[in-house]
Amino acid sequence: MQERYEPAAIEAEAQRYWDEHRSFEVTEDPSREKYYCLSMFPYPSGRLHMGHVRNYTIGDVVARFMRMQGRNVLQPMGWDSFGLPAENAAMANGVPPAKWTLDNIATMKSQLKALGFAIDWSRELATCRPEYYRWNQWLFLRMLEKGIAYQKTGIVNWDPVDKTVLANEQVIDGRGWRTGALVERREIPMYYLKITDFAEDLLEALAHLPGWPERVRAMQANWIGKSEGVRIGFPYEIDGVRGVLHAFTTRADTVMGVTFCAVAAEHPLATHAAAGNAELAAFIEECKRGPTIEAEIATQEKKGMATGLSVRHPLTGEDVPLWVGNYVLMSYGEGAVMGVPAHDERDFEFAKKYGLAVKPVIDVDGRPYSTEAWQSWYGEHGRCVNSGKYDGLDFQAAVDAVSADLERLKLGEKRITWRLRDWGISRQRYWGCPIPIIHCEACGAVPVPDDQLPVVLPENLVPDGSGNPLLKDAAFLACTCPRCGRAARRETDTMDTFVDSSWYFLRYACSDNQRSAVDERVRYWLPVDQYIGGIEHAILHLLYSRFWTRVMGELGLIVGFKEPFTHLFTQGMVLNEAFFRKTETGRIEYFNPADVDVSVRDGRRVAVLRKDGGVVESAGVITMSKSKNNGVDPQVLVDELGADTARLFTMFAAPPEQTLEWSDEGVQGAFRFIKRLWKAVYEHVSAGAAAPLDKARLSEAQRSIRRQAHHTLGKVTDDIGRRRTFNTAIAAVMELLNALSKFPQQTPLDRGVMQEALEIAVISLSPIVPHVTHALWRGLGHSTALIDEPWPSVDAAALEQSSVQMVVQVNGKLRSHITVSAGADEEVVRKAALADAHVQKFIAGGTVRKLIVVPGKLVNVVV
RNA sequence: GCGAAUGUGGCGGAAUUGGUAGACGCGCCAGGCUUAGGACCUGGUGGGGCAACCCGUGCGAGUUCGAGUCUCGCCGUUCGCACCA
Repeated sequence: MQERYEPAAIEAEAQRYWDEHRSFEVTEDPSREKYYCLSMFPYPSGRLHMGHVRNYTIGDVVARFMRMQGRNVLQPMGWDSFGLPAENAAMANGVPPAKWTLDNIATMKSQLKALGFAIDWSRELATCRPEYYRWNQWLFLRMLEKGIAYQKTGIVNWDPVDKTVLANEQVIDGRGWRTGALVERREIPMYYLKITDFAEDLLEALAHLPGWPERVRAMQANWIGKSEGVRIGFPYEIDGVRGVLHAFTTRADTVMGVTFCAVAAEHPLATHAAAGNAELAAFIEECKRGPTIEAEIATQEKKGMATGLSVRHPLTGEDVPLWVGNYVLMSYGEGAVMGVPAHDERDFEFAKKYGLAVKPVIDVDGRPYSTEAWQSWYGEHGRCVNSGKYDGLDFQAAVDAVSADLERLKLGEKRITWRLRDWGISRQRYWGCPIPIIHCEACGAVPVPDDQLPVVLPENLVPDGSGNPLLKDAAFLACTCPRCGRAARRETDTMDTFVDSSWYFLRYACSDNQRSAVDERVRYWLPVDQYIGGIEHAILHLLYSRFWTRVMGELGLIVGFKEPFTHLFTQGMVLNEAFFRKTETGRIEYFNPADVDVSVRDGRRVAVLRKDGGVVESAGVITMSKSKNNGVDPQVLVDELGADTARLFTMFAAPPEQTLEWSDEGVQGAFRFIKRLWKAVYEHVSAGAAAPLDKARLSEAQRSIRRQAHHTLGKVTDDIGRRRTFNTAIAAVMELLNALSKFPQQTPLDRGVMQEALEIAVISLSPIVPHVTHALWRGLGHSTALIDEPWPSVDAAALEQSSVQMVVQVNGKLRSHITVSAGADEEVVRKAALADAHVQKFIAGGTVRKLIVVPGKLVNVVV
């Protein structure tokens, strides 16, 4: 074993060993228990970023740990390689998205390999390859047959200058990002998937996912948004036409407090009213130019306009004025709300602004209601007042009575409404999976027959920002109708990239199968035992994957499971300080932290750009991103200090589900620790082979070290295996190493204890820093490869202690410590505590009223 | 706006089931060593106080023998909001 720790050589050697022995290629083996450990596949954006390093290191630690626990571990990797950034890069560089994407994959794959992840590369897939996306198309056609996929119109952001559909992120302050033109809402035909048919099951099953974080389950439940309420009909007669305006409410008990109704700008009644009302038509146009993003709709100023029409209250028969409101969503409920200003904060605000009546009809514990200003309790449940026959009823009784009356009048009924909407998958983009449809003038939209799949996306086009380039590709467009054989036009919309990522985890089980989407190997590997990815995917990707898995079950393609991911781990974001300067034009320019020196002058932190010596301002510690130029290139770190240091720091600096702050000093600390471990092993083995450990002859000091070593092993096993708190596992090994550095090496028995303790330290850290531990294991005299070693078990005998220290409190405050024998009964502990001189001092002058003993831990004397 | 998290020394964080607040690391201070290294080693380091002790986990209340942990109210930060992935 050499004296110096040289990460480059050590890591190359370990990786060569794993490659030569194909250590991580796995096959189905029914005699062994499988473990499918999956990290969310990356979008090939160019180079790896720290978020990837963190994500894949977490997965790798779990995979290696489970492998040492004896499981048949599958850890695959692939590329989520369709999407908008490739089109943007194509426009910027004049390179086709395909070339840009494949180049990025090559770069990032070599970076992943340099980090030493235990990946089975033989199963690699990329969603932009026809071998993958042909099965998207095939599955889409099956859903079309089943009625799960269907066509209807949907609203998109339309840039009138570029004549193109924009993604939400391409709309900045209501304008197109390239043209600056005011974006319009436009309704176009699209394909949807009926995820709402699965809403009940998707919601109910959340209760049976104990391996998922509570917060993700809560977010999904709220997203699905089941509300039980009443659909209320407000009859009207407008221009001689009779009809009923339906509004959904969860507060039917407040129906007697209705003072207006409001509909969305797209509602048919709004359109009708606008026909003879130019001012209203202009307002509706304004609403339609407004934001499409729910967060912006909810935060914008609430605006409305009276239609001049009114509807009739179903129970009182009174006229209720009808308004158009910019806060009413067409996509939720009926696109209309009944306005009860007295008991709904948004309605209150709206009524105050437009001088509508506020009519309190709920009494909450007799508290006085004032229409002056909104109080948070106005929205609480209570008893009906000022409500005629419903007076005195509580919430549930009132809802029951109102809905029964409405039902009798055929003007309403109890109803369940979901917030979840069907999933629109059509995208007017080039770089995605073509939707396999052919448009025939005679036959309409005709599915592409299975034997014509895949519909291959041409890979040589370069988008220019104005519309989908497929629309100009004659070779792609031209086709014949499968039904009538006449010339027809190919669909140019592609699929949402969330389709690609909704089932890739199934495909890893059989990515080499060119004849079917999935096969029997899925039964062995699925469901995924541990899924790891960013918290930002908590809702959409994870919900779509749960939906897709159910659909594939209904199609009879997979059996035995409905939930794709048994355990879910959501890792936090990686943050770093960002530095900027305002240019003379007021533009903000960001500088990479690697080019900035921070020092302390006169007690104040000063950041200076190295290039020009000028001061830059700090924007604080924020998420690493391209736009803030505060990313750290993992490759630089790997080249300078090695993959193990990169892995150790990202696992040590924060608990994995929380945000991680980058720190160059912290990285040095991680590197220093690996060097200390190396040195400890080097010094130990330099003195020759250690004698076998004779456990019967250990001194108290030796027993104590051995106890700590086994205690550490137990803690690491629990921290990695159950708690997934890798930071505390590492801290425990650091403590062990600190103790070992103070442990004298005088007798052969000392060296035996040391050998065992160092082996525990090396094995414990091996899932986290696999390269250096691979070398150290050899250094400690083993001819085996550490990756093939079983995870050791704790020697219970080593943990035994003859006496324990207990804390003594007086009135809850720490006053003293006592040492008692390990199994001492309560009476002995009481006496020892009361006899303690320090305790005596604090109980003098009072009487002991109570004495609480927590065995093995603490005594509290209450005076 | 709605939903979900989160808040502890100079900094990242620990305290797993209501039981010693600050493990471990960074930084800083003091000393040592020197083959001057990306050094390394030893000791110290929440605040106040000479001390005995006192104070201390975003703010304000509460439950309890005992609260960083539980309950209620407020404030700040972060993530998501359906076409970024």
